[in-house]
Amino acid sequence: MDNRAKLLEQALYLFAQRGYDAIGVQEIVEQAGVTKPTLYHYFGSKRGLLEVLINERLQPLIDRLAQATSHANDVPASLAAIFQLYFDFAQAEPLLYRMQLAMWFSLPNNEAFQIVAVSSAQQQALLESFFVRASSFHGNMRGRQRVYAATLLGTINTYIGLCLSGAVQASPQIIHQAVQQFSYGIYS
Amino acid sequence: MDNRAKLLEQALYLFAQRGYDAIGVQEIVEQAGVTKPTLYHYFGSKRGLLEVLINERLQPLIDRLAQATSHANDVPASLAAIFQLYFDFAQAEPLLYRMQLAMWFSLPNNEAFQIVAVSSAQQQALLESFFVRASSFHGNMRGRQRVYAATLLGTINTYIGLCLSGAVQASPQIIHQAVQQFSYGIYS
DNA sequence: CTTTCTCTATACCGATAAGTATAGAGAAAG
DNA sequence: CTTTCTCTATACTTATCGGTATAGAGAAAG
Repeated sequence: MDNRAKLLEQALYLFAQRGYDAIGVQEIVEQAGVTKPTLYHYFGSKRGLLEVLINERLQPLIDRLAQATSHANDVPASLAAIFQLYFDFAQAEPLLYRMQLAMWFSLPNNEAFQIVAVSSAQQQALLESFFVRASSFHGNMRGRQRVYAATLLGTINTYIGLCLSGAVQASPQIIHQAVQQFSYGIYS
Repeated sequence: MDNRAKLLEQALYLFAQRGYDAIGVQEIVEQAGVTKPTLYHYFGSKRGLLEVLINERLQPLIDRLAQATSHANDVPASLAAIFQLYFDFAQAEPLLYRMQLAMWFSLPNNEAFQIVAVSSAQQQALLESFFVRASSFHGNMRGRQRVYAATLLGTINTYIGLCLSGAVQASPQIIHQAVQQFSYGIYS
């Protein structure tokens, strides 16, 4: 593994454990076994390091979400696919998902928030466009895309948080329950 | 307003805006128009300041929650009361609620997390005891207190986040929808 | 008038923050 | 053999971090 990859790996581990603000550049390079100029050579700044981390590693989630939200002829099936996709990703990349979640809940004037806000906005936009499409099949959904997208992500994150904390095991039953719980707020 | 109150007010504003780690003691005392020894006289440390902020201002929420969860003969009514209580509190103290929420989603090794974890654990415990009581009326709930408490808080925070961001107005309809959505996952 | 106690300011502490100037090592290209 | 380019280390910068030693101001108590 080259130094660039080592830096990304250690940064993710440390950010996910103690938070972006609480981690110094010095600590990252020490854990990675390199020195500061190496980090600044590859990433330019601490912020640049986080940007690369987010953009590179979160891209697969965005891509799969774009695919799952591209059609809305069968809304329940698409919803199930979306939940499944998030669960899979969170299980494959627990550190990344925890970190991104923590940053998303940090405050708007926080540097880390602004960086994850980009990819969060992409997810939000994809979900909203899905609900816009869905409303051509379910007229009563019209105009509620934003609220639906937000509560969908909220429900997903509630259940993923439950799984990441070990309170429950991710299982088809849990995913089904999450889908059902979200759906209840929709078809009404 | 005395210096102690000024410090608490400014600390809350700054913490809620940019996060605990990102705010230095210097900035707090400057905004409050005092100097560092004053802060250290009243609170002993930056951590102590946050502890007072959390313990003093979040106590009303805990108290009302303790009352609302004390009996479970009418589960739907209690749930509605709990949602209402959280919405009221978040509307009365939006900065405090945002800050506490951000800290709760920060990571376990973070100092701010450890401080809010105390009151979060109290809320969790009260909700769990409520569901234990409720399971004497609804047998199929037995053993699921932890998951119920977590998803209840998750649902509440999803909707409160929606209101705090201005995406929707807090209204009896929204609260009713939140209660219904959560309830769906329960009586099954 | 003196003592005592609470509160606050000036000026400082060592540690660490992010970031950089300079130089050298090593491989690739001519 | 020399030049060039990529990468990395030593050593440094300035600014800020949380926290404090000391002293003084002002009110209360005797």
